[in-house]
Amino acid sequence: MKWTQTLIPTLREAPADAEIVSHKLLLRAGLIRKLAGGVYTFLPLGLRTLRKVEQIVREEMDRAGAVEILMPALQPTEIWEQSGRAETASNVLFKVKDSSGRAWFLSPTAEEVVTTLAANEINSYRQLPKNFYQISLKFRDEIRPRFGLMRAKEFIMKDAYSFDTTDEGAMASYKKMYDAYTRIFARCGLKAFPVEADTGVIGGNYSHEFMVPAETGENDVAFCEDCGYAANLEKATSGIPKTATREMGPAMEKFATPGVVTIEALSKPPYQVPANRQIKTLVYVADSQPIIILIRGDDQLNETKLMARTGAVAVRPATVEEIVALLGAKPGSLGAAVKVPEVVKVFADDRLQGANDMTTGANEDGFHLKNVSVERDIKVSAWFDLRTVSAGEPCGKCHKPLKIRRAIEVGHVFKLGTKYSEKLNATFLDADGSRKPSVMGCYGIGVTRTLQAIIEQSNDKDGVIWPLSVAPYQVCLTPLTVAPESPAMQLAEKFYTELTARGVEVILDDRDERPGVKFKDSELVGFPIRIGIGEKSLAKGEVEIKSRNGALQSVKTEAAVETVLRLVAEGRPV
RNA sequence: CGGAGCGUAGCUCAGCCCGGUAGAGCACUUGCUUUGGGAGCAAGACGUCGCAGGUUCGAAUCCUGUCGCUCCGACCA
Repeated sequence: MKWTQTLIPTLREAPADAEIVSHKLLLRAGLIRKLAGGVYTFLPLGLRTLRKVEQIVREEMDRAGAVEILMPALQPTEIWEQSGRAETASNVLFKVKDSSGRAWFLSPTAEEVVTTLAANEINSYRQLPKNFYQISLKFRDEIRPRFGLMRAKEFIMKDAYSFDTTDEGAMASYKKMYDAYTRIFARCGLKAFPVEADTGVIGGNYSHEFMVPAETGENDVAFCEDCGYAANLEKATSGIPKTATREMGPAMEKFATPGVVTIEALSKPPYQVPANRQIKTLVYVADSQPIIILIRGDDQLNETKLMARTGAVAVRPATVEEIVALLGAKPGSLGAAVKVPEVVKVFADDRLQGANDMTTGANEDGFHLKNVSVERDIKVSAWFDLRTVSAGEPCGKCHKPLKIRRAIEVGHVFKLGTKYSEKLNATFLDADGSRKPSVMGCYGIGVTRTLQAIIEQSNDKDGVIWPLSVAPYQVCLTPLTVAPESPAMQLAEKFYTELTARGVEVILDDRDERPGVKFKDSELVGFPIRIGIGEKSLAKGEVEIKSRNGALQSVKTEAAVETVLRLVAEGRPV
């Protein structure tokens, strides 16, 4: 490809609406352009890298035994009603109507469609296991698209769905995908690692996310460098000890705390109740039902855990009005020891199990209770792990301190079980003649997000540093004069022909620009290998070979093609 | 949906407070010079100042509304 033939609109300055480095570079390197918020056009170079990532995904999925299909982006709403997700996933569904008024959803994922397919086409255990995947445009009505391709209204996703006869089979399918993901991200030159994850609205009971460490990520991951434990903070647990049991008084005691409405205020004089001897009482509304949550004063509630443990589809903090109506006091004086309506469930964090000599609100503005024993004085409906892990807490497995860092989620594997196959009748006849629902798994990779994560992880002050495997072109030929009869251009043409014939992807910068401009652009775009051909080195019978992330070397012109071939074959230029 | 900010040339931004002929740098076109790391000089082209109302003799500037964009939060398969 010749530079002047394609379109590579590089920008010296980043557009003002780009915030993070990968988003700026996507725009500056001329890979994408924004049409609207969260909606982008892929320009020639951006599309080439996208196709390369897709191809790596495709090869590894095929290798893992999955088969490619293509499902519609337009999905009838009925199957979503049937699975129950029309309601639970409502806030992210793109809803459209055709001219006759019929409602459709634009596909954000395809569990319903693929399960319907399986229901119709798979009847026997002899047809299983199967794993169907597709690489396609997905739509999500993001309330706040941001960071370019990271969180967009439409994006390319690879989604795969496995169907097995047994739980063991489903685990094996899961493991195959897990291993395939590890290979895919490695081949993309990405340092991605798996972490235990919450399953969210998609359901299921076992899940890992593949994370790329990055300060600009939208997830927090807790991990232990010693034993390798790693989990999304939404899911992470630690080995932090429960609250110590102490000597205490025989009964609860009410005391006045005028104006004290925070844990911190109660921990100061004259009260001096340490946060870890206080019970934090929160009122939430879970699927329209008010619930009370108890966690220790120095802990933070994890709403994802709350949803997972209670099975609620939507939870939100109750309003002050709702709280006063329920408990008769405002936030700051709440507790679960007295005046709690019978019907209201009280969920307590495990860390409070056995806790006594605690202080909590009296459900009366300006009063607290002390000498509270959770066991003796509070009617707890259920105990759950509800707290958010903090950095430095002991690892639950090996007791070394946990660390927390930000990361970008690029892939997610779920073991679904029979949730969808039961609702959408994807059953098969087993060897013993009984009819059973398929045991499913689903596996996603955000392809466009992965592309941006590669840039986020691999760049410097000059621009993108593409791994060879996903670079839009492997080699950039840079003749410093471009007149057709000039020796530099003639040699460039010769290299172009030879390298292309040997299967190397080459772009020839035939622009009549000053050398500085061409060097800067090739570094901004991030081609792994550049061959500089100018009068000075030609006079010595040499050309310059520069790898994007390494040193410049002068080589004899005769040796140039072989040198480049060797660099490409090594996969990672010097 | 709450909070904050921004919409002026292809890009980055000034001008707005204090109303009076719409600007700079980069990019683009032409010419000359230059030619191994984002060149110099000269000439040129490019704007319904997001949109709609209002106030005013006069609005990029003041007022109201509206749309879009960005950030924080909520949300996130």
